[in-house]
Amino acid sequence: MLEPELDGDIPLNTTEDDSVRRQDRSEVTKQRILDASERLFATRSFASVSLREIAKAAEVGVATVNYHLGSKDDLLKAVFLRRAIELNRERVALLSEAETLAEGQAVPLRGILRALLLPGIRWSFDPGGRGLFIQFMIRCQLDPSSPLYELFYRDVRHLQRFVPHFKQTLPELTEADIHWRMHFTLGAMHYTITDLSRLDQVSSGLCNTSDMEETVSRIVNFCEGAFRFAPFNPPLPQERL
Amino acid sequence: MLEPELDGDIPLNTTEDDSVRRQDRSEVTKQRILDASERLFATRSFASVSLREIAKAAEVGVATVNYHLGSKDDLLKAVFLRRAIELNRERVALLSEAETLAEGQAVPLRGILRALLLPGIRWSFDPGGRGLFIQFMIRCQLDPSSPLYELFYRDVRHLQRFVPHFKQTLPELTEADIHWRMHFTLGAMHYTITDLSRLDQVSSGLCNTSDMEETVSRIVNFCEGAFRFAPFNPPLPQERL
DNA sequence: GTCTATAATATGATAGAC
DNA sequence: GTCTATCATATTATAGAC
Repeated sequence: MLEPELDGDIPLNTTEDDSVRRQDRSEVTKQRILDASERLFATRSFASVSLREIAKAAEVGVATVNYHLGSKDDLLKAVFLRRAIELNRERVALLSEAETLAEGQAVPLRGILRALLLPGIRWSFDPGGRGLFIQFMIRCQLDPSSPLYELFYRDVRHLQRFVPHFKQTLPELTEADIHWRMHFTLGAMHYTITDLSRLDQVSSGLCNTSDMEETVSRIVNFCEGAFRFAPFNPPLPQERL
Repeated sequence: MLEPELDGDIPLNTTEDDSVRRQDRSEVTKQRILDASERLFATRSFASVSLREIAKAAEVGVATVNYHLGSKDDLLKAVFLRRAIELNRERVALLSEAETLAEGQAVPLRGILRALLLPGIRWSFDPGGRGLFIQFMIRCQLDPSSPLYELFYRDVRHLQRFVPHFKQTLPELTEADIHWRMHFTLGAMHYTITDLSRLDQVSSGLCNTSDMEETVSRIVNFCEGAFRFAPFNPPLPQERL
């Protein structure tokens, strides 16, 4: 994906050297600012969150934010880059795992779908930073006024890794069929991540939206049915129902 | 839905009375401001669009915006209310039409899905105001910093009208099943409206995303397959693929 | 009704003390 | 490294001329 050097976690040094301890404290402050930003950007648009709010939430002065992260745009990019790679890595790792399990055979449809859908849904249930991040990420993806918008448009390659697997398992589908169905699948996922509470309301609490495993299996089931059994295009000409 | 008095079109008076003509001109200015706002809010977040930009785009002074629409929040609500009811009315009208055609029998699944999905998709293909509006609407729905956010959460009743029809056509589904599947269906629709150009990019132009009829039949097919043939929950315990 | 001018406030960014 | 104070700018909203 982008900037793969942002790969691991924060290097927390444990030696007794004073300057290093100061570095640690500095790093901790920086992470606290990133945490606060992530929290605020998770539920509000980029432009509507001010640096002053972020500073207040992180319990630092405004200048400290600029000191560690530079401009507001740079701050947003830092929030993004801190976790961005991990998600796609999870997807691809799940896909590879399913490949291995298939032992040369075609990967079962549910395995492909799970690799595509599980990481995002799982993250969205994380009460910590990953849950905030995934919301933040989807929000940015839909907000062209965020400085990240163009970055997302370059992040398509890892999705293309899924296409041959769908093709192998469902050889009767054209590549266009697969892309359309993947598109709708991702839509269902995004909506689930950002608007699951809406389902609570519409269904008057009938749906158990607090259970991650059920949510995943619901969406995988839905998309499995669609991928496997959707009628083909074109349907009756001049459709009228 | 909300504020059903905002139902019809602009009353364009045609008498020769001077004061009325002035009213017309005033109304035209107001609509031009609303058009410009709609255009800007369609692609950018609420907070990131300034009144000055709107005034410039509408070719009026800043004060004129305030004169006609009041505060920025009120302006946004006006943009919303100008077209909000129409969409749900279209959905419900399509559903009623399908009911009539069914002559007392259960409405065919495709008819229900089309009523749910067609209006939004059709609007999104409208090069005029409706196309901008539907993008604006979905953007607001995902942006809790917009003053409209809470309004959307009250707009659930018209969706509930669809539930009994699904139940009648697919009696083996529980109500929870139906709500989950409707949720994923709406997600696919939202994503299609806001991010169809992404599909272009991911598929390297393989999918014909410029054809409205094909798009509708693609999504209806997808959701028909899902509604009709999705495996039931719960699946294998401790699913492992 | 529409403009220009301006008030009141908020913002991103930085300078300088410690 | 972190703070307070401040700069330059942009914003919403309004007052007042025409």
